[in-house]
Order: sequence, then C-alpha cells, then structure tokens
Amino acid sequence: MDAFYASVELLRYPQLKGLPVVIGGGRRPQDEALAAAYAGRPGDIPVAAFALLKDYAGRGVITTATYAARQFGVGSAMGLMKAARLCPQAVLLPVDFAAYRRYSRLFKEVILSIAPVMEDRGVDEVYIDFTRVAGGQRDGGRVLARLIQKSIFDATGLTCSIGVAPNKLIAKMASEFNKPNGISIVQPGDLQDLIWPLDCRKINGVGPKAEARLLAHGIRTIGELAQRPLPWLMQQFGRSYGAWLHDAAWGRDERPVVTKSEPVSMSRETTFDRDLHAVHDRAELGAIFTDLCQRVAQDLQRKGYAGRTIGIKLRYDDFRAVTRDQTIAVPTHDAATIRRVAGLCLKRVPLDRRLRLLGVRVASLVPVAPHSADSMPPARKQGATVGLF
DNA sequence: TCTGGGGTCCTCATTCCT
DNA sequence: TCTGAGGAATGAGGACCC
Repeated sequence: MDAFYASVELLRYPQLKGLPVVIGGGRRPQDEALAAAYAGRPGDIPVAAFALLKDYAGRGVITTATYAARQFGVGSAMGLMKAARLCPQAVLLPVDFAAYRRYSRLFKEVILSIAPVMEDRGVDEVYIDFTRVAGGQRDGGRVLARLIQKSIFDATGLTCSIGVAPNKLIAKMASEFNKPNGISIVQPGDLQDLIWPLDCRKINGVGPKAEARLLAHGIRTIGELAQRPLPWLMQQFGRSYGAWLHDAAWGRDERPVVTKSEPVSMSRETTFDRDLHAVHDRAELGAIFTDLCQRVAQDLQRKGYAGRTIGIKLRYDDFRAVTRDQTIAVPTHDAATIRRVAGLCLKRVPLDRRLRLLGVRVASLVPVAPHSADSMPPARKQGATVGLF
C-alpha cells in the first residue's frame, strides 16, 4: 500500500444515544439560557429542560439525530415538522455552533499533535495522511487509529469513527462501516468484497440526482458501475463526470491530503419565519438585506479578505432559487459598497412572488490585512438605509 | 406542515477580444 | 470587410458536501 489516509468523524452527544434526540431548528433567544446550562459539558445535558419535538412550530431542519431517533425514520436535513409527526416524543436540542466550533478545534488539535498532515473537511471531519507518521503502518494503521481515537476521547469525551485505506475516497467509505466509534481498514485487495456491494450513493460525490440517473440505467451498486465501460460512462454522464465515476468504482483516487486552502467566497443568508413580499413587506426586507450585507462585511474584515464579485440569492415561495451577481473593479469588504452592488443585483430579478429566503455573497476573494475588533467600524444602525425594494 | 446555512466545484451560455 | 476560431472573463444555475 502506498499511503494511508483516514477520515475521522465526531459523533456528537454519544451519551444520549439511548434517547431519541434531534438537534436543529435554528437558535432562538430563549435557547440561550438553556445552552448556557450545558456549555462545555456535553456529558451533562439537562435533557428535561428542552422542548419535545411535538411542540415545535417553525421552518427548521434536523442537523443531526441520535441513533435511537433515526429508528423512527428521522434524520439529517429532514424538516422538523415532518420529524415531529414521525417521532413526537423526541427531545429537541437547539444547535450550538459556538460549542461545536470549540470541540472541533480541540479534536483537530489532538490529531495535529499526532499526525501533522491533516485536511480540514468541516466541523467534524478530517482526512489524515499518515504515510510519514512513525508507527503509522503497524497492523495496517490500526495501532495509530486507536491512538487517535483514545486521544480524542480523553480530550473531548467524544467518540469518532476512522477509516483507513489507500486513498481519501475509500477511507471515507471505510469510516462509515463501523459507526460509531469504529475502526475499519480497507486494503486494495478488498475492493471487490467490501466496496463493490455498496450502493453507488455511498460514493462521496454521488448525490440524489446522480443516483437516480444511475438507477435509470439499472446501476445500483458500485460493482455494477465498475462493469460499465469507460466510453459508455463518458457518453452518458459527460467526459469529466463519467471518467470520475469510472475511477471511483475502481477505487482510484489520486487526490492528496490538502493542508492549506484559501476561501473562495463568503456569504450570509436567511430564511424568513414567514414568506415576505417585496412590496407589502418592503421595510422588513430592506432591514434584513442591510443586515446580511453588514454581516458578510464583518466576516470578511474579521478573516482578512475582500472580494470583487458581489451577488444575491433569493428563494421564492415555490422554492425556485435565483442568483444574480456583479463584479466590480476593486475588491471590497465595505458594508455600504456591498449593499449598493447587491442592491443593483436585486433590481435584476423579478419580485412579483413572495420570498422565503434572501442571501448575500462575496466571491473572488483576495487576502487583506484583517481588522482587529477595536478597529472595526461600528455597525450601522439597522433601517438607516432601508428602501431598496 | 415539507425542504437551513455555509460552502466548493462544475457546466453551459454569453460577451469581448485577438 | 467578412468570417471564424479560440481564450478569458463573467454570469446563471445546479449538484453535492458537512
């Protein structure tokens, strides 16, 4: 084997695994006090203090759910109202991104102290190249994987699942084999026995659309995909995606573990409590719009970026989404400039239907010196520039 | 009573320029 | 002057991921 990679996933709130618990639904002011009760102590959540799913009314979705809750058919990305029908007795916890970031940093620090070549894949997932880690090859990588698991648990109280394989593609699939808190090792010779029986949907990069198209051709498993000739796949799915599917089915993936990356865009968006109309709810929409621009500007300034491409996204009440953007000559992170250009974009979309979502995005980023907290310009008063609609 | 928020990457069409 | 190829930049939309 040329290289070992592992993908690691945090399992949140493992101590609640016996109870049906879902996390999601956004964060309301009344959640703050509850969150304070368990901040920093994920093992000691006052479950009784939280709402039951059946009492929820709103537009949120589930961020994650315990295995006990999943038995009722609820899971990530499902609307909370639908989940409440399936499992009304489930406990609903509000999301707490500040806590997730804290634990995320902790768990990545632990890994970096053991294996320095790490790729960040979000709040609870990383790839690791431990080709050059001392002892990384012992027992096929199992010894090192165990050490990482134990170190993460000691530091955070959280469990994780680890997949070890010749490349990132297979390591990711392997990490799913043995959840939670498992270690799975897949060697090149295991492709036919362990990977080919899986549904194509298990490939990271095959989503619901690609799965449906594959099924339409009678292709369900990765093994069936592997049997299709490359030219046929390229004809059906395009040169690039077809070739990628073929490689994936044969377990080929040459992507390195990337330790550094620059952001491409930053955005803020919000779904309204109720659908808003550009004319009837003009003042409310204008205030939200201004606020989104200010928040993007603050994000850019805090992280030290400016961007040339400014855009908007909106979603109508029928769930159609449209985007518009415009590129300006000089990169900016100024809230008023973003507001002005985003306003021009807004003029280019039809506003005859009600809206459920509005977003503002800045792309084509370049690094600039970050603003320190005390040098940040004060946020402009909301409503001061209402009236673009 | 459906369907969040914050991202990346890809494709395709259009326009402008050489 | 006409036509066309090809590349870069831009803009819109969509698939996918955590």
